[in-house]
Amino acid sequence: MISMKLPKNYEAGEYESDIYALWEKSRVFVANPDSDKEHYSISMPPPNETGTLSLGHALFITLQDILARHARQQGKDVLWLPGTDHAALPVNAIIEKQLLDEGTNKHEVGREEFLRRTREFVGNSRNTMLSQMRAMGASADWTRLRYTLDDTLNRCVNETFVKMYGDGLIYRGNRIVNWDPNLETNVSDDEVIYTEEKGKFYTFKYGPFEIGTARPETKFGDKYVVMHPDDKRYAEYNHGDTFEVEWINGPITATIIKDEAADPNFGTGVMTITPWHSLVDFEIAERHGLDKQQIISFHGKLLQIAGEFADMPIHDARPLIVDKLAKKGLLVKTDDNYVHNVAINERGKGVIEPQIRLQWFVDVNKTVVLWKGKRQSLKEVLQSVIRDEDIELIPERFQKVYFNWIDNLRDWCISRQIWWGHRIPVWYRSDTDGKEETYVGVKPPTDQSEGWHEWEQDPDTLDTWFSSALWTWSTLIDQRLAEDYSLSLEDLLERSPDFKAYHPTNVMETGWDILFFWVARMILSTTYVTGQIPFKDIYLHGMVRAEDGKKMSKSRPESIIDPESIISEYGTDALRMALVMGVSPGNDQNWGRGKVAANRNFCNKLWNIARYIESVVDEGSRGGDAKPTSAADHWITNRLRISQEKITDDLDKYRFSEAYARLYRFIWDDLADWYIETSKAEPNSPLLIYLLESVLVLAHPFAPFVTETIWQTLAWHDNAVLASQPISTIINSDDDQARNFSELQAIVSEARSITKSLKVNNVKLLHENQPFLEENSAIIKQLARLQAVSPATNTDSHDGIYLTATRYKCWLDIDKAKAKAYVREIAAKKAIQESSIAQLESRLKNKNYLENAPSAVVDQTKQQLEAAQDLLVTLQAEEQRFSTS
RNA sequence: GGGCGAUUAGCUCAUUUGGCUAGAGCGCCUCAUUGACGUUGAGGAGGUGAUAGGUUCGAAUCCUAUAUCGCCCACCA
Repeated sequence: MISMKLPKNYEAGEYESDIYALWEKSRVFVANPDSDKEHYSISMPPPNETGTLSLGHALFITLQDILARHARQQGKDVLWLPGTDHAALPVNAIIEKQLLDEGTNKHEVGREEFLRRTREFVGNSRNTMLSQMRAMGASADWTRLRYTLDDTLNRCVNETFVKMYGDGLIYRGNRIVNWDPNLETNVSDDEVIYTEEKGKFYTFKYGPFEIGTARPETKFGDKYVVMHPDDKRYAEYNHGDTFEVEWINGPITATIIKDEAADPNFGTGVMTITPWHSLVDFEIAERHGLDKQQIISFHGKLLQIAGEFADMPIHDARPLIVDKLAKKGLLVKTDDNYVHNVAINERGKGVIEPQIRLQWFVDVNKTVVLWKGKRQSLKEVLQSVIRDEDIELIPERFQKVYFNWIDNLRDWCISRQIWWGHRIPVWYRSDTDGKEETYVGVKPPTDQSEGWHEWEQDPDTLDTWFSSALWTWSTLIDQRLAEDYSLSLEDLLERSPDFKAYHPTNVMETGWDILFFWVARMILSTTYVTGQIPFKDIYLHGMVRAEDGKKMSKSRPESIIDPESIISEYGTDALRMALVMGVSPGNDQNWGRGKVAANRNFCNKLWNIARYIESVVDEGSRGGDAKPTSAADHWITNRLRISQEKITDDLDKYRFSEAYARLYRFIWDDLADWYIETSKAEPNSPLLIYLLESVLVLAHPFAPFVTETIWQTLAWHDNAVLASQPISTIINSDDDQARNFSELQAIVSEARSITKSLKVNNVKLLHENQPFLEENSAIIKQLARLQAVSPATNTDSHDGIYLTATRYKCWLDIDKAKAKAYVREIAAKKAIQESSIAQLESRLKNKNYLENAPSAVVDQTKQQLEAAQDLLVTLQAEEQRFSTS
């Protein structure tokens, strides 16, 4: 025995950071676009720089890392490009909160100071997150780390904006937007969430009508009363009729509007409209060319039109206004149990107040995009790439969700009134007469004309998703080339080696929750700018939820599981495998610590397999020719081949959980519990070494740290890291020999089962001079923990319990009195066989079955029947033997 | 209101385009050994696949309804 280099238990924490440093030093994660190998690339979804990694991040890092490491093992040149996201809105919210806590605000500190603080904050977050990604074992190419706000990306953003503007895809207009008065910005439709709230619903008298509202504070300027054109109750009123009405602050002139947007079945069927603060009302006003008046300021307070209520926050004003109307005798009734949805900004949680603002939009319906030789709208391109299967979506059912989203897609509002982000590349100036000019360009305008004021850049920034939409290709542009503004965007793409080698990327692996925010928008921008799809496959994983099925949320700190605490307690590999075990595309998983311990144990199992093999193989066997000789050798070699093929196939199809389950069973059941136990009788050293190395490679994508630690500790290959090893070459095995081992397994299992149930030990297995059993007697004896396996002699009893699972005639030498207890089990087995025979027979009697089922299935049934009948005969004989004796 | 998903062992979940006796981890019961591993080994119990119909030679899988839970989209003044 050689000296043990591996300690008894695997203590992950002692090795992980050294192992990661080793990988980085070896540069195995660095991609090489000049390589002759097949290129394989994944863009890492850049996590928001808002703090620390969550279990959700841990999941995507694990899945992508498995894909990346597996691709390397298949001999591909792999680029897994990492990055982080500046996360405009969430970061803004955090900084504004910080300022508020300090008793100041962004206007007081100014844009420069605000941005300085923000940079400091995201810088700290970024460092934390990058080190956490490394701790997860991410085999990303850190030499190509990108950031959504870096200079190259900024140029790409500007180029894209200018190109779209030139094509008329970007326009500026007054539209209703979702205004957040707290953050003083608008947010996109997708960022608005609705929560149900119980409130009051008021009915007021409005001239001859009764109108309902939940928001009396918006009603000051309401001078249009709308009803459905077909509503018979109001047939006497004509579109355009005017009348005088006594209202909140005195009499006003109202106008009748007939519009189909009014629902005759809701309330009285009559409503007044507030076009400035409601999308539906805005659309009605647009259709009929009506006036629009702002009632509520951008800070959420009432304007001068509210008279005595001006400057009041809307919440304070509401009851007072109702009070006033009631005193005027205009309040008809109040419903206290009115349930309605309140719009909230998902980031920052401010209540949304629809407002009309001058904003920048992307037109999704204009047919100017050249795609596959045809002019199409952005919307049509989005639809066609999925419909035509240019991009495969996994799981497929998300196609429906995707198409449904696109069908309802409106123009994308891309401007934000926050400071942290890519500034809109538009400049304005006016001359002394008040004439205005607009400049849209990649770089600021430099000309300074007489009589004009200086150019001023649009104060707004772009929606974060506008920049992250460019992620797959902007990150592949050569950063030095990008500094050269004499090159066009097309030139940059054409001359960037990474773009040529790695785009389109192979797969976008991300959560289903950002399918619309991000994935769809990457498709939109990438097809438009580069003429390529951004990725060939989309794999959507589910959310990691708390064990009770609820979201892990900051409001319930006890629900949050921090990956770091799991790593320090159980090790990274255990965490990774716990995340993969049982995961399926698009489905959320409820996640508890229970799974982690099991996988920590699995790491330890692997560790001890290595420890054992190291202890038995002799020095000389290294580099020896691994060849199967025994039945067990052939069987395990055969199992390895099958496992390796299936795992590769599973991973190619993104069946992570299946691949892992297969690996787990192969290592624990086949290798450890059967093969190694068997090999204790007579170890085949070169084969053991081959098996260990193959298994380390196979397990490496799932458990990179423990496998590499073993590899390095054994140090069988100087200067080589496991992370760069290709998948093992298969050695040939003999199928008949492999089947022989299955026969041995059956004998061992049954012998174990019988001795166990009869609580006997030190039993002999006797046989009628069977050479096969004689050859393998040592193995059978050891595995089944028998006293001996030997041919029966004349003096031996033939009354023991015969094994029924094997074709070899053999029996356990157990005395009659004890053996009798086994009759019940035989009877039970017999009953099972009888019923299955009946079932199989009736199936085979069925003409339809014989005609319709594939012949392979029918043959299988016939074989099953035969086997069951054979077994039944044996069992009957056994039963007979016991009953007559 | 429109759509999507889930419902499988006590718990958490798989089951790869319909076909062997529906599997795994944890938990549970019994036993073993401590010479790779107690973070172990062996044996075992436990499922009418939510319910009711249908299609099919054959259904957890496809279809239709129902129930419960979850999610997405739209949003009504």
